[in-house]
Amino acid sequence: MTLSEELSWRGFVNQTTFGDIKALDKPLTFYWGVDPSSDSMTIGNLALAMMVRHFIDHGHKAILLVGGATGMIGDPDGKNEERDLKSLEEIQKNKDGIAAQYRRIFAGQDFEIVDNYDWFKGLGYLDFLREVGKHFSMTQLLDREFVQSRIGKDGKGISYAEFSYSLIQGYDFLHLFRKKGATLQVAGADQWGNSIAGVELIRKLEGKTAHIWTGPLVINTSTGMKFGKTEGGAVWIDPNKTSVFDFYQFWLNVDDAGAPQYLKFYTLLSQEEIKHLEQETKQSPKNRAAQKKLAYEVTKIVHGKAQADAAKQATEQLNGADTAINNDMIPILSVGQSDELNIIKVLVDAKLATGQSDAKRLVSQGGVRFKDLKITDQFEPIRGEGLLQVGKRRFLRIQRKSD
RNA sequence: GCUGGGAUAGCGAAGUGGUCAAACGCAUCUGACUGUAAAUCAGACGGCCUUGUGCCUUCGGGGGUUCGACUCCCUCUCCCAGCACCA
Repeated sequence: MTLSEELSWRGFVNQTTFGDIKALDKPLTFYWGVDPSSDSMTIGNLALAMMVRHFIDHGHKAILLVGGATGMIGDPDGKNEERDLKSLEEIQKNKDGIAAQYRRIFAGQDFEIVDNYDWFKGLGYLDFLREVGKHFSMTQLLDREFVQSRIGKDGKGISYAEFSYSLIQGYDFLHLFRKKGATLQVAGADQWGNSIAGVELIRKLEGKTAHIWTGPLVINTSTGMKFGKTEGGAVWIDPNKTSVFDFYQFWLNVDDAGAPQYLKFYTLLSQEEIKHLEQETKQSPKNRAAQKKLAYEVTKIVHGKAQADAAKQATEQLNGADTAINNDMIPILSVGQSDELNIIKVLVDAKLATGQSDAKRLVSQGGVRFKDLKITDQFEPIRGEGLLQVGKRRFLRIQRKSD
């Protein structure tokens, strides 16, 4: 199957400068970047990463960019107000985090990591204005949709720095075109405007045609909202921000309607396999075949097979009312043999509640269970060991030390 | 720089001297129903405890008036609009 066919059936086609997407079927050099606004990608970035994987698998040369320079400014697109600048230390930490995740997700594949700070740090302001700024029309820059929404009566304002963001990104493309022969930028749907700036620069300065390929914004099909938001905020790739178990659970809980599409985006399963899972889910939805496969596959890609197996096992054991979980997917609280525990304190310490008020609220609303028994009295001490459950899917194992 | 408008909980948005921890909507959490789904319904949603017509901290920052301020006055910061400046 060619790349254009692969991207088509998986639904990765959004907007592109290619007249005919078959142009993708002969290998070229492309780049994709993640903004270091955090030290981890979210599953929003992951969808694009999976798209990039298909490019690499079909023989395209990948340049993966960490936006050290762009991160210093902050992408204003899609934001409704000016953002605080990040410290250099924070950007460095974020860059390191993103680069590490590139290496993990694309392990075994051929790619090169670059940082746009490397070519911006030596570039003077005047040089930049002369070489890049001169080629941008103020009218066009002002006409951009997000600029219009930020200025004017109901806008929250925009600084010159953020306003200029797309010039920086545009220059990235020019630079990578010149130095690395990149003729294609792959990006998320929201990056079209920023990306096109690069295409124009290349046309004006080099007289060459470069291209853009944007992937779709993944939405939750049942709510129409951006996909990947959950109780704790975003779903992160970093297991310290979203535990492997929570990550697995997130996928396990996606809605039926969206599951087939998520399989196409987030796994490397074949068209036949996905079609089969879709059928199975339609026939007996309660088996959640698509969700189970999805959860396992995505967890495997992001966290490795061992972790995926462990998350799957823990989930099965929980479901079978077997509290003797024998892996470390569920956090453990180890206490003395005869300690009497205060449930409120346990919930707060284990971060299962945001504070004491929240913990008490959970108990009074019947959201806390110990060994399958609802805890109704916040003062009742906890004795013995077993599984503590908060809400539907948050758990803590309480164990006694044998002293 | 001048004139006018604005800043309220995660977001949006009421409130214009006391009944305000602050309406309402969204988001979120819990429960019920289910299939660990969706939809629906119910409750919660600043913090703390001795759970009470309880205490503490909040309505951009600081100060003041008042028995009492989210509400009035002064001042600072930031945003928006128009004007001026750049021309």
